[in-house]
Amino acid sequence: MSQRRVAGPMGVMSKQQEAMAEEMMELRRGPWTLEEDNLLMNYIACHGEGRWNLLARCSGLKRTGKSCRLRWLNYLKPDIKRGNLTPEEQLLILELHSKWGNRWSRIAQHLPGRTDNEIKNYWRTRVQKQARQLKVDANSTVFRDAVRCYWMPRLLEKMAGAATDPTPPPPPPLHHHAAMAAASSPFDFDTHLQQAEATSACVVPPNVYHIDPSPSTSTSAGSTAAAAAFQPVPCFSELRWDQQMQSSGELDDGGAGVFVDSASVLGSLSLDGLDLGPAEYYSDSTLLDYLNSSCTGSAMMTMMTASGNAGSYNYCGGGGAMDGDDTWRSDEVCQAAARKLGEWGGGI
DNA sequence: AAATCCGACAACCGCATCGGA
DNA sequence: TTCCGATGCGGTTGTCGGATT
Repeated sequence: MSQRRVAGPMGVMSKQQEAMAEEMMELRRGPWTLEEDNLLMNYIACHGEGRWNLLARCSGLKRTGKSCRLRWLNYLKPDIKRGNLTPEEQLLILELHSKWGNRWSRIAQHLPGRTDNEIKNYWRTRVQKQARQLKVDANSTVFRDAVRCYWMPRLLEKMAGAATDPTPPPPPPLHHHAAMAAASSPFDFDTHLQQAEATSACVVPPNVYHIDPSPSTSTSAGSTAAAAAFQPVPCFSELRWDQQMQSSGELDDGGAGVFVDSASVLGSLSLDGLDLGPAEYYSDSTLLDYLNSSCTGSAMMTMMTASGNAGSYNYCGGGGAMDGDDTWRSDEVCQAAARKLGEWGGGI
C-alpha cells in the first residue's frame, strides 16, 4: 500500500487529495449516534451489505467504510444476539479457544449471533483476568488445566442445573459420587465438533461429559485437550468449605484443607436443619456432591462433634450463589486453582 | 456527595489477504 | 506480474457506567 494512483478518470485520489477530502468531509469518529445508525440501516436496507467505502461516500455518513462495516457487523445487524453469554456459549468459547487460539472470527462462526469482537472482549475481560490473578499466562498449559478442571465443570454444572428440576434431591446414598459418574454417558467433543463443522451447524455440547482424570498430562491445545471431558466432580465449593473450616477454628483439620478430615470427626451433620446423619458416613465427595446438587444458594451446615463441639458453616456453592461471572470473580476460586495446580506440580 | 477506580464493551488502528484491473 | 482498493482479522484504546473509597 505504498503507492496510490494519481486522481484520474476512475476518481482515485492521491494520498494528499484523500486527506484533503477527509478534512473537508470532517470524518466523524467515536460513538455512533441514533441518526447515524438509522442512516446506515436505511442504506443497507436499500442497497444491501458490502461495498463499504461506496456506502460511506453515498449514504451521507461522515464515517469511513471500515467504521460503517464494523458498526453494522458488531451492533446493527438484525441477527446479533445481545446479553450475557450463556454457560453453553462460554464453555464453547473455552473449548474452541483451546483448539484454535485467538481465531476469534472462526470461533464466532460457531456461536450464532455472537461477534468476534464480543468473544474477544469476553476472553480479554474475563478469562485473561483470571489468568493474571493466577499469575500465569492465559495460553499456558497450567492455565488450560485450570480451565479444564475447574471452570468448565462449573459451567457444566450450571448447564445441568438449568435443565433439571429445581427441587433439591433427597440426601445422597453412600457412594453417590460414583453412582453419578457411572450414570454419565461419554461425550466426545471432537467428534461433535467435526460433525458440526461438516454441516456448518452450531456446536452446542450436551450436558454430560466424560472426564479425563489426569489434568497435568493434558497435551497440546489440539484435539486431545478438546476431547477432554468432564464429570460433575467436586468443584470450587470444596475449597470454599475448606476455607470456612480453616477460618472457623472450631474444627481443626490441621491445615490440610481437606474436608474429609473434618467430616471424619465423629459426630452428626445437618444442613439447614435437615439431619444428614452421622458424619463418618460421608466422604468429602459424597457430601460435596450432595451440596452441589441440592443447594441452589447458600445453606447453613452444622456439625456436632462427639465431644459436643458445634460448628456452623455457611455453604455458598450451588447455582444460585455463583450466578453469572461470580464463578471466576471470587478470590477463593483463584486460590483454589493455584493450590490444586500446586498439588499437581503445576508450578505456579 | 464527590472523587476515584475498575470492568465491560464499542470503536479504532494496523496489517494481511484477496481479487480485479 | 504488479498494483491497489476492498475487506477481514486481531490487537489496542477510549468511553461510559457502576462500584468503591
